Amino acid sequence: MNELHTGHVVVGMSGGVDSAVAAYLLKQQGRDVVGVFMKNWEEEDENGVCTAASDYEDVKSVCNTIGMPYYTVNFAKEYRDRVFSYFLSEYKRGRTPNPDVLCNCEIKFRAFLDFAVSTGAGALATGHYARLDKRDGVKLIRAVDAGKDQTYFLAGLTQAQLKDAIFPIGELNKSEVRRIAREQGFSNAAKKDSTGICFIGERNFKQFLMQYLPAQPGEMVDETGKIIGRHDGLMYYTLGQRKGLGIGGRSDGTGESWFVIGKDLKRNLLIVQQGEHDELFSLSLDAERINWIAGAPPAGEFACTAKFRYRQPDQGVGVSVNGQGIHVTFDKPQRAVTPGQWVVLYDGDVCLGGGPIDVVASKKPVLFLKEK
RNA sequence: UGGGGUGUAGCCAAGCGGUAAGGCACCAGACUUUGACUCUGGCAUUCGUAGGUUCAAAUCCUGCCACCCCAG
Repeated sequence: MNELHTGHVVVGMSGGVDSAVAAYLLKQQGRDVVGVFMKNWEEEDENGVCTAASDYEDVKSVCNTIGMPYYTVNFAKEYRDRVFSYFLSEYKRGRTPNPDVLCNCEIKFRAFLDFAVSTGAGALATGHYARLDKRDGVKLIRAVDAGKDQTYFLAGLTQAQLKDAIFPIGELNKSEVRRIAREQGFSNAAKKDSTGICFIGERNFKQFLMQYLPAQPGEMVDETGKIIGRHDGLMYYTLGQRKGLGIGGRSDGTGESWFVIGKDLKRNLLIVQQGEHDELFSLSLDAERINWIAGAPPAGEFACTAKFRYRQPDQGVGVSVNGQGIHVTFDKPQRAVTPGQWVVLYDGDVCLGGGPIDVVASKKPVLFLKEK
């Protein structure tokens, strides 16, 4: 136990209940807490609303209730340069990135952490649902509230980034967090949980992407190559997607829904299939760059569990390490494992780390597909 | 312009005298700090059209229109 108790604790406050209660709990422990609100996105949403203003009002209100100082910082440039540019470049490659994982690596636990350190802070706290075990190095542990666990989003962090991090609500259930917020009379006690891309918020995703990535319409074909319809641009769709294809009521069909099963970037084809079949499922994946939270993989080859997307139940897998990357074989075929999304590994409740998925081996490959 | 067939919501499609199934798509909501998936709800006072028969028709009859097929 060597947690710093010197200096103040900077608490990243979003305006939501989680970070509010996190700050409150630290204050109760006698820590010298300072609330800092980050504004990292300057644009209004499609309705002309900028939620950052009202979020900051909640931060002010809560900090006043707790009796702690608060400030605001702006990392919009860093966010654009380090997260959003990557986000767009991934979509251009036909992949489906997870900006929030990167946001934690580059913004919250880099730009923001650097800022906190520069103020003389001894620790950085956030309202993440996750736990840390600092007895021997730092281990990232799942939250007590399994339904809210956010270790998936933190899997890209390193020992250095986690060393002075504090996640005060990792031991609590969401309902307890809400109860504390109500008891303390926080203005945001009943505020709806935020969703959508962190700092950007809920959007009509296709419209949002269209602002940055020009439409390149093409044909939609089925797994045999038969033309089914038109698509608006490959980057607007992701594997396993059903909504937005607009395919309905073919006399030669089965009556089932249609799903995206692949993208042919060379020929600008979106490959779709009626019903969910082997083409949509995969048996293994390769990820070229894995962050091991411990600093190194536990072994060259091992069995563990994994998630291929947030809020997916853990899946049994076998992992073999290849240099910086891994090859992961699935105990059971997995639906719509998607390049660009993160594979995150767990040993029980310990998050081992993860990285973006690069190659997926389909249970039944589409023969004419040319991915690059 | 001889014969046959079909016209039900954006699409596919039940119903064949008793007062419009279902599916796909779409929309909304729920879920959700990525994108998806999923779940729930909504979605034809009206059945190509104009008349007729009947207590009652999308269902029977007639005219017209449209499309399809065969024969020319």
